[in-house]
Amino acid sequence: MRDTKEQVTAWMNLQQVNRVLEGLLEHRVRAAADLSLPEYEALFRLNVASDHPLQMSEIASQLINSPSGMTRIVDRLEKDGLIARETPPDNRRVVLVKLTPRGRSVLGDAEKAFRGALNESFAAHLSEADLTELRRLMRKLLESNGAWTDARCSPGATPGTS
Amino acid sequence: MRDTKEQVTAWMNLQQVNRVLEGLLEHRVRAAADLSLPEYEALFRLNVASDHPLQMSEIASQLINSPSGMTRIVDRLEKDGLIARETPPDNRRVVLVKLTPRGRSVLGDAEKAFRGALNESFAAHLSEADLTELRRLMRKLLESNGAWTDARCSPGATPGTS
DNA sequence: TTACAATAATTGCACTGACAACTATAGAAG
DNA sequence: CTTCTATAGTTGTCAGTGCAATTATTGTAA
Repeated sequence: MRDTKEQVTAWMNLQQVNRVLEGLLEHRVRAAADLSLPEYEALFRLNVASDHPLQMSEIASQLINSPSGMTRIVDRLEKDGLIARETPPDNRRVVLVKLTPRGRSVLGDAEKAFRGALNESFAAHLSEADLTELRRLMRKLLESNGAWTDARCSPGATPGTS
Repeated sequence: MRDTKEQVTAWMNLQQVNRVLEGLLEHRVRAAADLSLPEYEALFRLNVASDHPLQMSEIASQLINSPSGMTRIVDRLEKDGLIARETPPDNRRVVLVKLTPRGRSVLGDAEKAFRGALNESFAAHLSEADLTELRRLMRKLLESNGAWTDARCSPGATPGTS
């Protein structure tokens, strides 16, 4: 086994970066649109999918989220009128989720805040090369742990993306 | 604002790496020593501190954990007999926490599992240069977001470190 | 057709994590 | 000495997360 100490500090640093950034991003998104980060991400995913609504399980898998967690997030978003559930007649087991107009609008605000915060935390301090390098390393780690899925992050057309 | 898309995918990848590795590590530590990752990390911190016991708040700050969460983790560890609480007479506000012999032994098992899993996930697929680069990037991100603290990860002498 | 397996989502339970309110102790000001 | 403030930890509450068990629906096989 290779020397472990460097790996441990690398892991701790990665974990810490994740937490700190999560905190920053959540704070900004909450302030701008009163959404938690998972809620924002769920809406984001629905928007990326553009027209066609998504099944619960599809959203969950894109967020690496358990189906149970998805249910509860969608509950809350539905209660707030940002998304709508609907079960298709041809397969009454599934639940299709789609953005409401209000959801789309709220997502627009959230997205501006999110991207602004991400830009301040990331790009403002990492060079272009750093960013590329970061993505390469993350991809390598995902691939070697059998978790690589191409991360789609732009829809057909996102209203607030500008 | 710089182009945002690359940043978003970098962020998503980082988040995913964090989750995937957390899952792997937790699973292994749970199997080897029936500890959750936060529980393991708390024990680990106590061990790093060697002799002198730590205050609740000290452990919490090292784990970027809220004091309330710390209380509950320590509750559980105490119930299982892995740590002991003790309040010093000279300042009866604080609670000092220290490993019990049993805690030290369980930590030994957990640490072997943890380091093994980390090695498989990390070093087995990243070159030495990659690892260095990873740490550099993480450190840069932490510094630029005002969260850099040198991550101590070895005690005076760790029993199970071999 | 009836019984059995597979799929999709939900619910219950336990743990973590953060924030606010609360208790107890200690230190400082009057 | 008393009062006020600061510190350390605990408790309550709520959101997120995962696992196991459950419900509803669909598909398959006897």
